[in-house]
Amino acid sequence: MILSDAFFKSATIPLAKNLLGKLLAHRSSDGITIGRIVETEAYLYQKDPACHAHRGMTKRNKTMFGPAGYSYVYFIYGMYHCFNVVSGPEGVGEAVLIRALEPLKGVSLMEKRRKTEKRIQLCNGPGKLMLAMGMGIEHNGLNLRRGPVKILTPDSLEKKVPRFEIVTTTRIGISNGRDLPLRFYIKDCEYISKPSAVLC
DNA sequence: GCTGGGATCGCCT
DNA sequence: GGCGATCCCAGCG
Repeated sequence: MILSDAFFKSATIPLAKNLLGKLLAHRSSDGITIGRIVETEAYLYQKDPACHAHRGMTKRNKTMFGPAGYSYVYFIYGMYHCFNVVSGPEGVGEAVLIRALEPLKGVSLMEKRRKTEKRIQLCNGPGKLMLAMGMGIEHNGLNLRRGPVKILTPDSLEKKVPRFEIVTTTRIGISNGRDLPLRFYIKDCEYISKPSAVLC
């Protein structure tokens, strides 16, 4: 059900892979929405110029330097938010960006929030999933074991959890660090944001 | 104090 | 495939 402290304390790259297949759940006043995590990216402290924490702690990125298992949400391009799971030891700024979800529960609420009924397009991008889940900057710095935003094991919803293979590629939408193999997604999953990227 | 750019998206051609 | 929307922050002066 709820993931252990140790799960979040693993190194960032294994955590990015282990988050695939897990559930992201949000309980809001409008209702509960849950999606399966199908695409992630790792952002590392060292040798990763694309990481927000690369140049040290600032007001914006300070939750990245907190303990693992908390959320790091930031505002981007003047209109969207992105959701990360803080990883690594306290004092080290690393995180896993959640890039896409497969909608599982509260789909009609997601459709209402996204103003579309195309299921594949509800959560297939970091900005889209924030809108569909009804999350924003107010969900920065939350403990993901306690809610209202939680990460759960898939057996919370399904008895039979499908096995899957993981595909590794370069990350989307960055210039510095573009060649690093730090994006991971579930093979053959139709809910990922973009299939194209350099396979690794 | 200003300025440039950004882990995006949807609509346009 | 290209572009505009739209705003916070980091970096520089």
